[in-house]
Amino acid sequence: MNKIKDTNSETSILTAARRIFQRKGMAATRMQEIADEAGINKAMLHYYYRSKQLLFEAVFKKAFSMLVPQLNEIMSADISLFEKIRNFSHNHISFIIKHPYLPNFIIQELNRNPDFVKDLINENNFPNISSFQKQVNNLVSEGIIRPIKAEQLFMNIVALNIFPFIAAPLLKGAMNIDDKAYKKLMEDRKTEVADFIINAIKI
Amino acid sequence: MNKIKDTNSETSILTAARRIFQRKGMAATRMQEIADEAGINKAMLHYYYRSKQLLFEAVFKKAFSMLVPQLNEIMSADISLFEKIRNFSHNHISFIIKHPYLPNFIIQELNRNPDFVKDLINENNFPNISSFQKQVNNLVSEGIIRPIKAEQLFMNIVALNIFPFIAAPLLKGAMNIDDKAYKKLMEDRKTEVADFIINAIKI
DNA sequence: ACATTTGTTAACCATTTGGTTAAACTGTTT
DNA sequence: AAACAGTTTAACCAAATGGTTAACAAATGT
Repeated sequence: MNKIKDTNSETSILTAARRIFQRKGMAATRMQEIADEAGINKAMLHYYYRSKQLLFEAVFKKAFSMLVPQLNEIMSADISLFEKIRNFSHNHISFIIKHPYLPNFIIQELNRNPDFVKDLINENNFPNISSFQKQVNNLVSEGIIRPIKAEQLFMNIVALNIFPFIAAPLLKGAMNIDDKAYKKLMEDRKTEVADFIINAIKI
Repeated sequence: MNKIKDTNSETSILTAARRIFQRKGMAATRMQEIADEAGINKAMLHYYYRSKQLLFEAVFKKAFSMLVPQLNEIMSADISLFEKIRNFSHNHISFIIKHPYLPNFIIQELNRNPDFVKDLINENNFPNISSFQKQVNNLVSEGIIRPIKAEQLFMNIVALNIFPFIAAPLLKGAMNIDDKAYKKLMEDRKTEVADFIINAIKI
């Protein structure tokens, strides 16, 4: 069978499911729509994934594991705080530009079902900010950056990077700009956000 | 009838619908559940609001008109930029603490149906940042704040204020803290956020 | 009092939807 | 070529769901 099955059903289902789930959310997604998107019979979805819930979880966990470890990696890296902030902003925004539905999808479904977080903490590599925390506390006590709680700084970094993608429709409306101009703003943010944060904490 | 009908069906439906819609979103909400929450017969929902879609729109527009004009008022006020930032952060966070489901609800449904924005722009008082824009540009050219595009600053202000509420489950998990500690963090943000922003732009 | 409008309910309906079944097809093994 | 296991499909099913109907109750006007 060497090559013939380049696109097997199982993965094409997962791809189709990802697209629909991420655009519409769990509740608004129809199994038939996923089947159509994958170009196969609806029964196949159940053959491979048993139920809508399990298919959804497969999609969600994959999405989660794409987004979060990145965050972890940079936050725990052995580099200066300012470098971390620059790296993270640049990498993360670049990544999300390629996967614009991801953050909203994750946040949305986590809000809908907060208990999901517990499962993810147990089995998956969940973000861990302890190394980041130490670093911030040290810099504060050394007087290199302004006094700030690591938690607040962490939230600020994540908020500034992710929120403009989640709230895109609202922000586009409020600023009265089109998609192209908005994309340009996002490009600029790859460096703007880091500058903003560093200015805010640098003494 | 003077007082007897203190809680009439029409408004109790709207209240119940708001609670369920905001928690679960349009697609996951069942009309029966709204009826149960309101303590009345399901047919009444249709008697007063014709369809699920129209009931949803009634709820959505009311929610939107609670959140956005506030933003407008402060952004267009005749006060200094730093005051605006302090006022906005304080008022907005206080408000959202009382209505934690609101921002997520609005952003979610706007993502699901971006065309909705056009309707809102036409009929409702949509945020308008032109006054804010002028103010920022003046302060930049006068050398009082660092060079920054008004759009970027606007996004940053909104992001820092709103995001921690939208992403609460994720952030709680990442920082490994409970509800009480999280609430404390949010309280602190009423002033922290403004300080952070002002430090970032002050020369 | 009586008619009329407004509000409310239980029962019902058509459609949608997640899920199942049984048969057919495909490739592999013997 | 027959047996076999894995894959795919069309047809089907029961439950859920948004919405309707027709009868009934409560106000309201005359």
